[in-house]
Amino acid sequence: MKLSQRGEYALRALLVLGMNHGPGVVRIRDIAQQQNIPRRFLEQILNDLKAAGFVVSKRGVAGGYRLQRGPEEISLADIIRHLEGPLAPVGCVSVNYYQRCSCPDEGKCAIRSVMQEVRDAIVGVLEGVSVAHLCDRVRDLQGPLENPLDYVI
Amino acid sequence: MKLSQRGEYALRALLVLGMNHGPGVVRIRDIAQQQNIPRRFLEQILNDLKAAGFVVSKRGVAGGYRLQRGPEEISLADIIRHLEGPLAPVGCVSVNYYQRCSCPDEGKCAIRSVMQEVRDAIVGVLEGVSVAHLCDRVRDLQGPLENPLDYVI
DNA sequence: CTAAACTTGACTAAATCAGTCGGGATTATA
DNA sequence: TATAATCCCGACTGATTTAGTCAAGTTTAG
Repeated sequence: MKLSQRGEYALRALLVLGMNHGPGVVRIRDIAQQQNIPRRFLEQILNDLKAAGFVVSKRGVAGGYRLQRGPEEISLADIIRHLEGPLAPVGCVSVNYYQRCSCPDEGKCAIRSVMQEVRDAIVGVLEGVSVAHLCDRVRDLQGPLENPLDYVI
Repeated sequence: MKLSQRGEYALRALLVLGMNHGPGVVRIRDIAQQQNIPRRFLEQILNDLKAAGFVVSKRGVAGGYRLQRGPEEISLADIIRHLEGPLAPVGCVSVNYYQRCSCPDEGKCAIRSVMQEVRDAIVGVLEGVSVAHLCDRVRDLQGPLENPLDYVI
């Protein structure tokens, strides 16, 4: 699994939305500014996340984005799978994006058996972390000293 | 970490060389045929592996390739790092290919802390498997029934 | 001498990546 | 109801990577 710039931006945006989860919405512009993401690019990314059902939007003047489900319900594995495709290093060990490879017998492929382990290791971490967990980590890492910036409208 | 076609071919080629490790050399053509890899492409790959010190070559009529070091001494992590670059999903958690990212404080970045764990999980598997281990797996998986094809000259 | 092998470097077509851009649709609010 | 802020949509671009191909050269066993 390799995280593209686009994927990293998406995670950062979802983190902001997680931190501000509530009835209100957050503007693209605010996310972009706070996270230092090109605004037009972020538009595109959020649009994609919306189509995938991770977020919902509100149009018009006081518009913006909000998480569709609760932050505990969204795992990083889900997000990254949607953004980047397979978590597995090779298609032939991917559960969600399986693709046969050219070796004669997958069951007897030694390389595949190692890649299987790599996949399981990656998925093990990523399935276990939700956006809510990510928010917890932010609070843990930043400590109680920070003044919480308010992006909510 | 994502394994490209090129990377997979390289691993397969090194596996063949591991299985046939000894004083002799193996021809490109034989590796290509056995593993179903385009010959010209494999030439390029082996050349790269040679420049990186994984294999040595012998030119001329009875020429071919051989592992430079013993198969126990070559970890998949080493190989893949050379072929694909960083094992880590993002540059800012890579030990060997570190690259600063755009977030204000890496020490307080929650996403980074998760990616750190992913990296450690990947590296944990890949550092622990050598070409020799891979050969063991081949023997375990294929069982004692297979007749060992002889690619050695 | 010669044919079989590796060597080197250039070349290509297709895909992906990281954005940018223009203009359209919606809506709170004055 | 006008307007400005906001999201929406699709096209476009330039750079890079990927997966090879190809031609011509060098080396060496027999």
